[in-house]
Amino acid sequence: MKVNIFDVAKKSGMSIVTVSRVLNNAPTVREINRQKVLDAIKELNYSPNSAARTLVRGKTGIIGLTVTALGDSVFDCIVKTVHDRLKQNGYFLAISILDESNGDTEEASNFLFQEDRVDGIIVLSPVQEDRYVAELERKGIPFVVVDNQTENADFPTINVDNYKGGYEATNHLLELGHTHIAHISGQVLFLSSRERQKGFIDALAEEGLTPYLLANSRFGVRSGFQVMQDWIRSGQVPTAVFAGDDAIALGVVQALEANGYRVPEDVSVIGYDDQYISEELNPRLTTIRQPAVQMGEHAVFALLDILNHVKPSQTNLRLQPQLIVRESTAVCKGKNDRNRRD
Amino acid sequence: MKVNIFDVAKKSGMSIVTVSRVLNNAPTVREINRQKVLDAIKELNYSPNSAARTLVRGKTGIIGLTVTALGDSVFDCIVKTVHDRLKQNGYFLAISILDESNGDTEEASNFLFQEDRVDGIIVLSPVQEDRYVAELERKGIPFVVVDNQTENADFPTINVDNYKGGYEATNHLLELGHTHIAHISGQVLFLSSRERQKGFIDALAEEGLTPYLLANSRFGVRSGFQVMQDWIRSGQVPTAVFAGDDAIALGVVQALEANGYRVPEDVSVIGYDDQYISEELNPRLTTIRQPAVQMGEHAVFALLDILNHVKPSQTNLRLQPQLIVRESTAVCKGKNDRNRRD
DNA sequence: GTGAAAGCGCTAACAG
DNA sequence: CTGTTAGCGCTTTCAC
Repeated sequence: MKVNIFDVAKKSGMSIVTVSRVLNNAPTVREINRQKVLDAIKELNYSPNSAARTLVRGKTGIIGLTVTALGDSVFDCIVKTVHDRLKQNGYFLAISILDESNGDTEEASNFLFQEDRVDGIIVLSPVQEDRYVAELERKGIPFVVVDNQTENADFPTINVDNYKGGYEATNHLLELGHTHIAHISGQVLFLSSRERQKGFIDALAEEGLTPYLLANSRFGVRSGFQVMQDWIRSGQVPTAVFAGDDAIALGVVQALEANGYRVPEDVSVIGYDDQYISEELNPRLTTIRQPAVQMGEHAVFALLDILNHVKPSQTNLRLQPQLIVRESTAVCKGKNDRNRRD
Repeated sequence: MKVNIFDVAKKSGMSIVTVSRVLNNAPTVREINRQKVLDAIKELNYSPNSAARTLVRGKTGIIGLTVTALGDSVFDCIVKTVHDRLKQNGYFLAISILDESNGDTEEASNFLFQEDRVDGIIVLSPVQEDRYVAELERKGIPFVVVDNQTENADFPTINVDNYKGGYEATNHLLELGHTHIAHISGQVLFLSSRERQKGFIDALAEEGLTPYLLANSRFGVRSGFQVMQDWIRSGQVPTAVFAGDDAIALGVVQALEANGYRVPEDVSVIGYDDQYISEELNPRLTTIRQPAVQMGEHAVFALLDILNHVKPSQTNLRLQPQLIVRESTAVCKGKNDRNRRD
């Protein structure tokens, strides 16, 4: 691609300024000349150099989105939403993987951070949040963090009320008459895990109950399986389990079934996230759905607002999760004497 | 970020040229001066403007990767591999979602395509392949297509031998003594679906068998469930099923179990792709694994070779899939009389 | 070793 | 309506 605006100007007989005007849809170009330019552009197969444009305009038209994990339904949906909304607003989306591994080296390996390649960045659920926020602030790059780890963050964030999610999940179980309710949390390193757990405990407390069992584990099918397996072996089987995410829930279901328990007849299980697969599982998983579309939309709007200076660059949004009742939870039939460990 | 190379020059007492040299690690800078510049850079919190660099250097240092679907283990792994390999070679990765929806409008909405924002592009499993290839070629952007749809493509491609995969899957079933083998394919629109099916039929033919049942369906749990359900209702139950992908396989397993059949005791099921979840399912799914890491690596190497002109820009690589035997397939116990439909 | 000068391709004033 | 004149911030000859 060596053909530049000058070539087009020559070919069309116009000046480069006129070509530039046509390129930018300026209304002040005579239709005949406009056509001449357009023809030349097509003939020459010309397309403007974006680096030059960016340089002179001072903005890239690109919004960056950093991601840590792929293959997750929630993130997946957020990414797609962000992509669409950005497009509607004339921005392009560049996704980049945040490499959490090289915590030692101080230079962020991410190209979005490294230079001024974007007009703004949406940081999706980073683990080393502080580090990125600090870097972004130092470089003066406008950003929004989605699913952040810091309570009372002093930078713009979009979050889900995980406390509420944990509370609602537990409440659902409570309403079904369960009293022997266990919880398996994801890594407590994550604020979201701690909040869900807190919601769980508080919901129980409001009914004068305490957790039947409580395990601080990690996200994943294996973890759920392992914990449930251990509980069963130790003779402690709750009538209901609130799993920190759908993967844990799946593991719990499998451990239960492997030991002759039926879900939800014998034990109810509720997950968290509403992954695609959760609806396809057998039994279809009751779960707490994250408002992924909303998260994506608000992230985009918040960032664009910052870029356009229409709002204070300090928004901390907290969205509400939603209980999705499917087949893995049912009315409690078993031991209903409160908190007795039998 | 208004501080530029000029500010650094002034602050450090050097010329902008020297600053530039330091920036580019030129060896011809006196150590003392180098330090002065470095200090000024740090104090001013300066970082070079990438647009300006790109403009003058004629290259961006960015490789684009277009993706159509997220949330797929195979793609996920490819993306991660590409990211890492690129990084090792001094390139940054920008991922972008290919919007297949706007087939009517002729302008590709993808920012990677639209302007010269990347040095090269890796196109991952596009549906409207021809369209993108044409555009890329017209714009003169170096590219590689991974998992392409065209047979005998005249552009660089990295593929998996889907015929072989279908053949191996079927062969595995054959070796277990199955003769009543069914296949549920994904959309025949995809070359991969057709090739897997062809491998299936040929493997059968070599044993003098024909498909017990054959359904051209679509990828997804529901499809698999539906097809299997229909077969069961019509009284035609194969002893083994080769599913077009793991999702279909999961649906098949569910339909089977819902109707009192056990997997693999009564019916063997083999999937395709080896999604993360497949290993966590119950029964753990026997499947054909795509060599995702290899695909990613070869894609990067092929593209870098093109960029460095070390190889002809025409490579059509065909990688081999791998049979992963787990729990969902077993020796055939049932009807072993060849092809009799009972 | 270092700096002055000349662009990279484009857009934004300003004239005409 | 159109063209001339300046840069945007950086790298790259080419002198010194």
